[in-house]
Amino acid sequence: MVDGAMKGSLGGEGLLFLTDEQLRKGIEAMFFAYRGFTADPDRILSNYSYGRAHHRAVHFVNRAPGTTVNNLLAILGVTKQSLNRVLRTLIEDGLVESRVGTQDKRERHLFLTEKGEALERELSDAQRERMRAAYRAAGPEAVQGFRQVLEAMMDPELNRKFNTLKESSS
Amino acid sequence: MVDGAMKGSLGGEGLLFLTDEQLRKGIEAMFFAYRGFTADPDRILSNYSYGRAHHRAVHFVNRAPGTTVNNLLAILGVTKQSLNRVLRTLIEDGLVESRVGTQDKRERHLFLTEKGEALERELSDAQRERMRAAYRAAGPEAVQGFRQVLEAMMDPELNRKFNTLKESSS
DNA sequence: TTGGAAAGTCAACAAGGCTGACATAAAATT
DNA sequence: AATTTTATGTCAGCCTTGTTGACTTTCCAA
Repeated sequence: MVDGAMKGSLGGEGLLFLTDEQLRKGIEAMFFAYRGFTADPDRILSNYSYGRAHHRAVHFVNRAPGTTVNNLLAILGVTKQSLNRVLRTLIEDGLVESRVGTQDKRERHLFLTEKGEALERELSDAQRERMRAAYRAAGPEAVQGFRQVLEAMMDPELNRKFNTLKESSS
Repeated sequence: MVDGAMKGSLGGEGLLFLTDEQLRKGIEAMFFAYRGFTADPDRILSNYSYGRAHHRAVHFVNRAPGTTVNNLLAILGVTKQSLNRVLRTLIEDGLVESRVGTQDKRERHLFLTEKGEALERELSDAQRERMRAAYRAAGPEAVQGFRQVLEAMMDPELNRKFNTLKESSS
């Protein structure tokens, strides 16, 4: 490969020419950045002997209060057995409340208790602060590009769920 | 917070003003995108009954051929027991070769065999394709911003290791 | 009223993290 | 030369978080 000089230019058809080297850097940046992204929450969670799975559950329950278990399963992309284990400990510990549905009594609607909200706040404060710092360091134009690439990288199906969530909570 | 209209503008001191809502979207985009990012390799790996841990090892051995176990440990951020388990299977299966160091005979230098390179290619082809598609969808300016935010999001220590790696392989 | 969806539970298992303890060889230091 | 430190590997055991499969209970809807 003798294309070291090509630095992501626009081709005739509007196609991006990217070297394998540039793509590899993007891939590694994603790997390392994800570690940074989860580092603060992981540290906090270990104080409560919870893990990332608890964080995710707490995050999305806070995000969409009253959501059903099935909704949560679809968003998190795990089995109900896996989610149930996490959800059970959160309910036992009084962070999440599970209310039987009024219209459909088979459904359980999930809510954070005050204690749950407190943990959610602690976690999201840390994570937002990290994100804010990264945004600040990279500048406003970079933020746009960051979001655009991430959204293009999602599975189409996930992107759909993501957008549904965006709408339903606005 | 009543700042729904503020869409990431530049303040007086060159500070970015970002709403919690905007930051939350970035956080969720990161979560969903990472799933997309690992989806293709995960699928491929399951055909060989390997996991992400094997992928990471193969990636960085390919990236820096002849690297030592200790180097790899520092980059991957896991315990030697954890890495060793993965490395042992890769060596047994003939994907990785471990050579005793010439200068320091305590060290083991790691290389991919042809078989190892074949798997690495299969994995990185898929991942590069996904990355390329995301870049293409987002456009050339977005690519810059994407990388800038990711690099700012890494732990400083990880960033250092990342850059060291960048230099040593160029 | 009966089929099927939603939810939960139990059991068993695997990957991939972790800690702690210990062994060996070789380099570095005293 | 003796001692300590470093690099690596290995055994044992534990935890979290994912998986599959089987089964039950509840209850909506055709």
